[in-house]
Amino acid sequence: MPEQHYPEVRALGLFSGMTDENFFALMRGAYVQNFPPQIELISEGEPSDFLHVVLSGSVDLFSQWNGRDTSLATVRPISTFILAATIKNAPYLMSARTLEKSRIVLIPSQDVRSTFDADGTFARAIVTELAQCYRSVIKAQKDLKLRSSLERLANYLLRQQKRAGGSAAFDLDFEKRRLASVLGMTPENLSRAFKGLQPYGVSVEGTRITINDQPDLERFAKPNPLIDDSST
Amino acid sequence: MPEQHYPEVRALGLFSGMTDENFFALMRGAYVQNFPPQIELISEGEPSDFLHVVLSGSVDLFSQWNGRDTSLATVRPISTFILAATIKNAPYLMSARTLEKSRIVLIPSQDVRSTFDADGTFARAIVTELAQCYRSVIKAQKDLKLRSSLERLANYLLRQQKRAGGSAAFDLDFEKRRLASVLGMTPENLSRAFKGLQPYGVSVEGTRITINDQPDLERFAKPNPLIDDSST
DNA sequence: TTCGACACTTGATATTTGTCAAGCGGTGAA
DNA sequence: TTCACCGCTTGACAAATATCAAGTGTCGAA
Repeated sequence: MPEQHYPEVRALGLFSGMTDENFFALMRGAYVQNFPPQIELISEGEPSDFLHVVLSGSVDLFSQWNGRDTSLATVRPISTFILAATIKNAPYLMSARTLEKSRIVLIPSQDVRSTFDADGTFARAIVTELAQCYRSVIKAQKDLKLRSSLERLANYLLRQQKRAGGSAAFDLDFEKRRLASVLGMTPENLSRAFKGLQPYGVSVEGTRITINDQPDLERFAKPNPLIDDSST
Repeated sequence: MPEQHYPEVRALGLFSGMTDENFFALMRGAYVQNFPPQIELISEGEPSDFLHVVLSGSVDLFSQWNGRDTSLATVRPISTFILAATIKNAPYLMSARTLEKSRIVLIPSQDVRSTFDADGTFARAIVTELAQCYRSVIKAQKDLKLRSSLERLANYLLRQQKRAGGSAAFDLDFEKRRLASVLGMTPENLSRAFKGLQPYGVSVEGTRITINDQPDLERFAKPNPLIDDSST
């Protein structure tokens, strides 16, 4: 892997604490690759040969069963995915595909596991990362089980607004069909859900969303830090 | 904590690899407590003061929002819960209540975190445990997003049957209202779902389930190791 | 033994969500 | 420029799921 990428990978919480020696050893076996959009990087069920780090672009994690499919998460720079499978040396539970042109680091899982055994600092960093991931999924689970689709959309918009800087108008960061899948509904229903939020001051123009009456939307959405805060 | 409980706690994957010294240090600050049924042990949003270990009985992890509530998991001996919150020193995302009379070890979270910083073996054990938990939630997420309630029930029965030893008849291990909540449906719909599985050879008598035609049920349920296997 | 609480069931009905088919509008290639 | 494609929307309809209101049966306490 070209050394020019070392700093950005090294800056990740996962790698920042470990010794230079172990970091370089990990990077020696790694390589960087550019992928065009819509490439399936991994398929669920396959053995987990590499830990992946997204340097640029974005990656969709999804899963299929019995002819249906659903998006479970989107990975944006700079972060890793399929860490749990790598650690457990177990098959991937999700498939991954690039959404756009993406640059991705591939670190052999075996190297990650041996470094993890040898470097306590690295092991602890992995714990922190995994705990974060775990809590994110729990939140998603609560979102799905406790809220209707309209409520999920409303809260998603509030989260996205905050992520985009907090101003009333902002852009969705991926296409609506995928948003629908992430939120656990059909594209048709997402369309209707947007209309259902009009009475609360939400207007939509293509991918541009405007929240005209934030307090009103929040009264409806009832956002909750134990579901909607990404940090805690 | 009385030393009589040391061996069963020590036998947990989480604690089995660490040094005696660190283990005893952890146990010194811990204590064992007996709880009657239906006691709320922790409430979501509270700071995570203790890592919990269930020695006997069972514990329901649930969450509430806007007047609704849902069961997310059941913890059975011998295992821990709210590990992620303990590690991250973050508020609980779920509440916990005893389902029956239960004996539970409480280990101060601060002790867990400092031992985790000091003992690489312990840190690695935590990683393994967390990765396991993470993958379980991902599977639950896929179950919920990819399957109808009837399919979820069918697969649940097949999993439960396997857990109970594989014979055609077995008992549900908790009451139906809670099963409904775990499966993400109402008790009324669970009743109807059981009827809906009759054509596939499922009969119900109280908590006793009989699967008369397993291949037929499996043809309907399409169980998938990437959703239904607890081990991988 | 009787009574009441409670979990479970059942039926009728309402709401939510999905499906199918059609149309609209933008984009990119010929 | 034209046209085919594709994502999005809309409407009509169907299916899944929830809600409400009885009813049934069991179990434990008085």
